[in-house]
Amino acid sequence: MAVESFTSMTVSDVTPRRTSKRSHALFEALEKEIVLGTLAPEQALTEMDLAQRFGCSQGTVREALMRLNEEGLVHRLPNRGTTVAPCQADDARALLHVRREVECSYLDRVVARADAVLERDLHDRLNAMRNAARDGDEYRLSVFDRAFHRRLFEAAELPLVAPILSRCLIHNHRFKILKSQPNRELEATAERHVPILDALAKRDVETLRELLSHHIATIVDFGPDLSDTGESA
Amino acid sequence: MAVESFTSMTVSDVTPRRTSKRSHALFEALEKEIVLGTLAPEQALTEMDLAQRFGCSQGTVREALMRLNEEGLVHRLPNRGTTVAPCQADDARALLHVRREVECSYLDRVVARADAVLERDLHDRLNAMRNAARDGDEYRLSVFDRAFHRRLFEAAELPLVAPILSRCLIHNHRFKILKSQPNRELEATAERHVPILDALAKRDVETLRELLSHHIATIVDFGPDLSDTGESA
DNA sequence: TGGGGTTGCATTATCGATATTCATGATGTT
DNA sequence: AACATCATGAATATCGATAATGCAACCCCA
Repeated sequence: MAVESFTSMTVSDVTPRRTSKRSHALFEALEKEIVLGTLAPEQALTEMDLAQRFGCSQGTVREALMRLNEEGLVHRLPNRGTTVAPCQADDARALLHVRREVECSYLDRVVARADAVLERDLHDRLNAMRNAARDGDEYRLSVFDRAFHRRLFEAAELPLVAPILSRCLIHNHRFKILKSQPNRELEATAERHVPILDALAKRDVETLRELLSHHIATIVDFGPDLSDTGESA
Repeated sequence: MAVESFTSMTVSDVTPRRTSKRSHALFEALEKEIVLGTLAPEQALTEMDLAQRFGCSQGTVREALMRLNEEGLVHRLPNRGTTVAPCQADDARALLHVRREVECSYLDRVVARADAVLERDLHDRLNAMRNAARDGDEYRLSVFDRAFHRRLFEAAELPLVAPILSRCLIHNHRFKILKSQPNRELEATAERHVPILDALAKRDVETLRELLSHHIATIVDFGPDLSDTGESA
């Protein structure tokens, strides 16, 4: 997905397909439906229904559901079925707080390890965001937005922390899409990443930290503010 | 597992068995071997080998491996096998930092929702820790230690954040057990939780926060200190 | 000798069928 | 009427076999 990714980068290119195509496709489809609210919070899902709907076997559905469970998008109870996860403001605010802590605390490591490959990958994702914005596809924009931030943090080389960031990202976006008005400023959302890339190019840790912290704090409007740690919802 | 749990609480009682017995037993067995280092970091695991070793089918092994992957204890590559996760000091330090942030930031919520059931559950876990300590079983002690902290955070009612804490806890303990000398002060480790229970009984948020922060900061000795956010390893 | 296609092997991914589990509601007892 | 017990049905959990995948060694030919 290297050189030509400017025009051809797809969602599947950027969501690592840990498992082969069928269950992975299902995973992506369900992830999208949950984030967009097509599948409402608390809705019950049964493996057999999904198997019929997607034309695959129950075990394949199970694998997709287990990966959604891993991301916290569904909740599985033994022998009792799977339900779409709730989407509470308290949780979303706390996850945003964790996200800011994680993304901003290790930028010295990121900058120390930054190279041309990282910058190229981030540019690719930025362009993918621009394309999605041009097409008016808010969901696809969010996919590449997450990919951008994941790729940036990847440079910190903290593989055991990265999945925590992934979790925060997906739930941030889910909350934003589910609870806000449709975003009418998609292009602006994409361009918001440009200063981050600039600061990275200059290897300026402090500016990068400030930009990212602000970037994250202004993603969702929770009404009051999010400098406190949880209450007041 | 209520009243009589003082004497009879088992590991399975406290690790929620999301899936029925077989894959869950496998999950617990492998988790133990990885945390104890019986299965060394980077070691390759194949589904068929494990299936033979545990006398179950490949699909059952797969489910256990997916849950271990969820915890970050193994790394799965499509069609290429599963390896035991590495155990780097940088990661461990970062996870400890996240853990402190998560556990200490929402204690107002915990205290606001604390009740007799919570206190009883925590006492049960403390006693289970004492029993494990008396038996000289460091691993079992760590299992109930994690259960204690998970149960405490559960009271904050942030279900989407709780899995992040779980992840931090397991890796904290893995690093501690894998990289330190065997703990010769098991009883003391269990008793370290008593002041936390006391502060909770008094509904004293501030003391609780200080105790927990110190408790967490002194779990593992990283040599330098951990008030910084990542570098200097 | 060295490059490029091909085959073989180890492993995971998927399937279809069967076993197990758990909540629920019916049934009978006091 | 309250309660325990037992059938029932819907769902997941497990199994054994087969398909698909990807790597590496091999072979063939210039």
